[in-house]
Amino acid sequence: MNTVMAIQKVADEVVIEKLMEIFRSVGYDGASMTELAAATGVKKGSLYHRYPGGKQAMAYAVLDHIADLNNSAMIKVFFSSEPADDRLSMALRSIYDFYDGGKLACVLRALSHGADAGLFRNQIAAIFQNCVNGFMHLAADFGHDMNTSIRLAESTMTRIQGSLILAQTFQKPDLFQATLNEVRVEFHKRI
Amino acid sequence: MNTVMAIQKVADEVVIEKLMEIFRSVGYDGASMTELAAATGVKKGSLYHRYPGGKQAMAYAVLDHIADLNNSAMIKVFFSSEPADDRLSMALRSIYDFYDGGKLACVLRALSHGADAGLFRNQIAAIFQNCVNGFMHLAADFGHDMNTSIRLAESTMTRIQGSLILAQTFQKPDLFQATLNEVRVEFHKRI
DNA sequence: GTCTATAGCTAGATAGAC
DNA sequence: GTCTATCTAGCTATAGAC
Repeated sequence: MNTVMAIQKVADEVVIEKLMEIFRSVGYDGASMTELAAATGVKKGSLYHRYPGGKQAMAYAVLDHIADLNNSAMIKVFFSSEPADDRLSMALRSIYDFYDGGKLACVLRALSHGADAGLFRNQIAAIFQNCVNGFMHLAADFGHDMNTSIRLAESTMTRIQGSLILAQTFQKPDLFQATLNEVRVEFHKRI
Repeated sequence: MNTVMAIQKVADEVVIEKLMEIFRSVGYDGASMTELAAATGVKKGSLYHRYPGGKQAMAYAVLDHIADLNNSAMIKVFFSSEPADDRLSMALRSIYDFYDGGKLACVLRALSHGADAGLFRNQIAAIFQNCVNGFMHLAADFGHDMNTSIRLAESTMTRIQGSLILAQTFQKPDLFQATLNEVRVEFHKRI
């Protein structure tokens, strides 16, 4: 081909990150194409070229991106040969960082409300499930029995999500950090 | 006065309940005036007569309504002379009912996202704080020391909110019920 | 692949008759 | 206090030049 394509000015990954940022802070319905275009630095028309499915496709892409990030993190928790305690620390650390210490809302939660929320539920559930599975295996590595591991994993996800809500409504990120510490303690409790 | 006012066709309380229902299921930005009018059975023009402040005013009214409900429930937890254990059961029971056993999302959470979310944060925080205070006093009545009571109260709210999220994304209301049970156990743990 | 311009529609909100 | 009719602004999405 000797056709010269116009250069992509903003990398796909950068666009995704910006889209995620907006969806996270104002939700799906709250995010307008105008705002998304402004935030990404990509004009509306170009955004539609990248995501022919429009806003929905952008949300899907963001969720795919998060699923990838999540998988990478979870693979470390699963298959690393490091001690279970170190892997727990890594997992909690990456969660801590992902939410900027409790200052950021959860994109998954932001996308789980709204008129078209049903469209994203399966993707969101899959990511949550992936996390639950990771924590479950980790709990087993800590020596907990299966039922305890399941309950502990679900409880961990429950507390993370819940504490993010409280941390943001009270504007006290500490509540998030405190919850992560409590989770840590729970894992170490003897059976 | 001999002026005859036109009759109010739908009671204010009924309207509030319907508004709450819509905000809860689709969020603030996701709720259109057309939808709100249809759900309440009150035409747009009439809705604006009742709430001159428009959609924002409706959200405020819903939050005020919830604050009232919450206060009534909390007063029972505070000032009733019944045993602490019975009051805990009452509190958990009313929470269970309010969320229809985990099948309903939390309106407060639904209103805490979106472009104008900041407008509602103080009202939402006040309601959450009211709950935390109630559970804190209750924990004290259970014999827990102050620090434990605070942590337990915050942890309770954290778990309730978090488990609602998981219950809805996984469409497993049981997770909510299970969490309420766990909370109950925590309160009974000896110091 | 970039962009501008605009179509087509629905949003929230208002005016005014009854 | 009810309603219908309507306004304007903003929305998502598209068309087509470069």
